[in-house]
Amino acid sequence: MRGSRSYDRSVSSFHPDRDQLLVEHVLAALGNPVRLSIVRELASSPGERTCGSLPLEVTKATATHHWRVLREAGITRESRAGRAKAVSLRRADLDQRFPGLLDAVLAATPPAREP
Amino acid sequence: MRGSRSYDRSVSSFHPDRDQLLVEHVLAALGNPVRLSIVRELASSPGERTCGSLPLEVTKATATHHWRVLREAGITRESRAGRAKAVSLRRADLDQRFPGLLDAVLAATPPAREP
DNA sequence: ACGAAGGTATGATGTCTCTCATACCTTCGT
DNA sequence: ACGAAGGTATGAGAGACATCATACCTTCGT
Repeated sequence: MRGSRSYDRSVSSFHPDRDQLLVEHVLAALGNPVRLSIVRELASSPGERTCGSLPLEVTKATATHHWRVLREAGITRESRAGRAKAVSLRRADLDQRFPGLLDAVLAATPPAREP
Repeated sequence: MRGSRSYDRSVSSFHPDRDQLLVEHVLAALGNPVRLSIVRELASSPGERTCGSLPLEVTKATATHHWRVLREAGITRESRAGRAKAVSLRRADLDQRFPGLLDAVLAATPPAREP
């Protein structure tokens, strides 16, 4: 009857295993301003976020592309929540696999303005 | 006579100031296997290295391209040493600007092989 | 002054990335 | 069953990137 499992009916989208993450892929995925801003946003509030709640300056289709890159690099996890998609940072996996990396990236400040 | 200054006659190649480094550029530059291997190699031995002493599986022209990307992202510093080029990691600059980032990247291990 | 060593510049080529518009699919509410 | 909301798929275009071959430039040694 299809109401027995109310949630997360396996989106059939690929998520790499924690132990298979490649630092090159993670770095390349983070090395893009749009994706970095998504990651910062996810990090700023705990738990899941629906994709629609993330401020984005690109179209829906482009956003889908960036979410995919983050997911396939192992940086985010996606699941379905009703008709929305929920995204969350794979913080524990990243911290275990690449200790300090995410924290260092999140701590990075913009360049100093010269007076 | 041209022998008065024996060294480093300013290669006229651009090096960004420490305070102007952008984490996006650094991450993107590190997010490439060839460049990451260069950085690992530089980190493994202190001080400068001549470019020729770095093991590379690409042609000279391609190597020049990668050195440039690393330099322009602020990851390496280049100077001339005779007819060779010396490259070094800007470790102090990176550590000050993005504390922990380089260490985390260098500490990253390859993915586990599943048995 | 010559030649070799070590890099750089240029241009070509193929691939990947980012972006969008459009059309579609799913799920929820009614 | 319908329509709206929220994403995805596909295809196209512009630009960036990685790679190479070739030709060139500098510096050192002789």
